[in-house]
Amino acid sequence: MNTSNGQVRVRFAPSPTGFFHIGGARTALFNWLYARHCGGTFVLRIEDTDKKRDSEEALRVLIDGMKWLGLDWDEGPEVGGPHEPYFQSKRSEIYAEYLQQLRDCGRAYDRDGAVWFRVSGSMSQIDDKIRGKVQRLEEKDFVIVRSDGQPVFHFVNVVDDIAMGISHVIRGEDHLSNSSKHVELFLAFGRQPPTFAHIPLILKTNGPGKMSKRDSGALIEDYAGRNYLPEAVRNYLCLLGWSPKDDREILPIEEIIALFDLPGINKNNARFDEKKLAHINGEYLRRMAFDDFYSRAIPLLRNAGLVDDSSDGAYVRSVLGICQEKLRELAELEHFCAYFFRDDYQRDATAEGKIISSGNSLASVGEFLAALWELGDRWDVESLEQFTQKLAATNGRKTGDYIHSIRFAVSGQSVGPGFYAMVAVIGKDRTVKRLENFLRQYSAGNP
RNA sequence: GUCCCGUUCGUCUAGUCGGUCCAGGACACCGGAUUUUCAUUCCGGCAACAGGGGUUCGAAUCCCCUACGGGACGCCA
Repeated sequence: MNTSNGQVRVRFAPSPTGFFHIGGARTALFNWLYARHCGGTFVLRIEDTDKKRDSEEALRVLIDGMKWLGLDWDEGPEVGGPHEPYFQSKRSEIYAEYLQQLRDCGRAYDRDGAVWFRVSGSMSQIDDKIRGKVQRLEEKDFVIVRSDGQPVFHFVNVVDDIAMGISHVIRGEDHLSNSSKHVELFLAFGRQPPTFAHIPLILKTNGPGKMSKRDSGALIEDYAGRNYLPEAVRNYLCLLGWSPKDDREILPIEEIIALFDLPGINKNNARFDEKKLAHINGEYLRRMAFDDFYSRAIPLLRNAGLVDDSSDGAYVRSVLGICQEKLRELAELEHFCAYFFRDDYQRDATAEGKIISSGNSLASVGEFLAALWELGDRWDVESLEQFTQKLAATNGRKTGDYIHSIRFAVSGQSVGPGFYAMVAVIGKDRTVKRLENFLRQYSAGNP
């Protein structure tokens, strides 16, 4: 069934539409994984036969998305290859040649200004690596060249797969019904069809139908824009329709490549779950080496105007050091740590309500502040912890009484990095100033 | 409507030859723990073999039917 030399050659053949859909990305990913697993060749071919909607920018989105996900191609745009060009819009002569072949053997004819393909009338057998044997009868002749001279998808797709020596066609299940057309074409050209593998579709999180570009989370470029980690998105995509068959979910791409195979792919469609993606992103964030986290975080902090060239590098590093383990998305970082860098940070209204209604926040902040002299010059996690526990014991309070009030007084939040680490990093002067501010602002008569 | 594909917790899935599955893991949700909070960490809980017929000593696993879901039926790709 494969090509003569037994080499695995797969392709991703997107149409540049202006966005990189998550379903297409998953198809590209599975092709890439299979090629890498087999030591085969991954071809990127641009199916830009629909002149109305193709453009440079649209191609850019696609290529950037592929690169962002780390899906490198062996042949195609930018890298070239032995079957150039890799744009269907530039392959007209090849299509003309193949069309002539069909005319010569009486399988192509003209009607209404278009060129039609004459079906055989016999049942097509599709031997699918994921679905097994599928039979389908293609009943009606179909157009292969439009009356404006533009060749149609089914035709160019098959011609290019032949011309480029594609051995395995891995694509979405929405193409399964088209496969009978394609098989007819391969046979009409006197070729064995390639091995097919139709992968399940990605459905909307809720409601009927497959993911569409309007659904939240549907576009790869959005994840890049939101600073998701590409490794995390890629890992999640691998899990939609495939699994390593043990209880692992997060695994390095090398391992996925080693384990990936066509028969291991599920048959049924999968619903997209943005929460699980976010969870996996958080896992990746936490497992990252600190230096990697740091270099990803810095541009965001600069953009937000929280740090600049005059910032204290050691301070920035300690802030990021205590924030890394708490984040799910890098996009949260600005809000998560703004109060480390500026004094006019926002106060969370819900947190404020809780603190004020607890009734003891003024007293506990006051006690804390009044006893701080005991610490002397010591301002580290351990000292702060011992100090707070001792203070709680002395005053018959729970340490939580101090922690909640002081966290809010110092950060305006009810959540954040570990409490003692946070206070330690913020520093004594700043902490004292903020606690005094808090007392002034919230003391009786001025709530 | 016709044809094709599918159906395990709310969701993603494990479940190679039918028995060790009164069905395992993860997300989400709920509840605890760390005399220290939280979006981290750790423990625990909830929750599924679509339904009906077969085959078999025995079926989530095989067969049939029904239901439901998805897809394709374009001079879109």
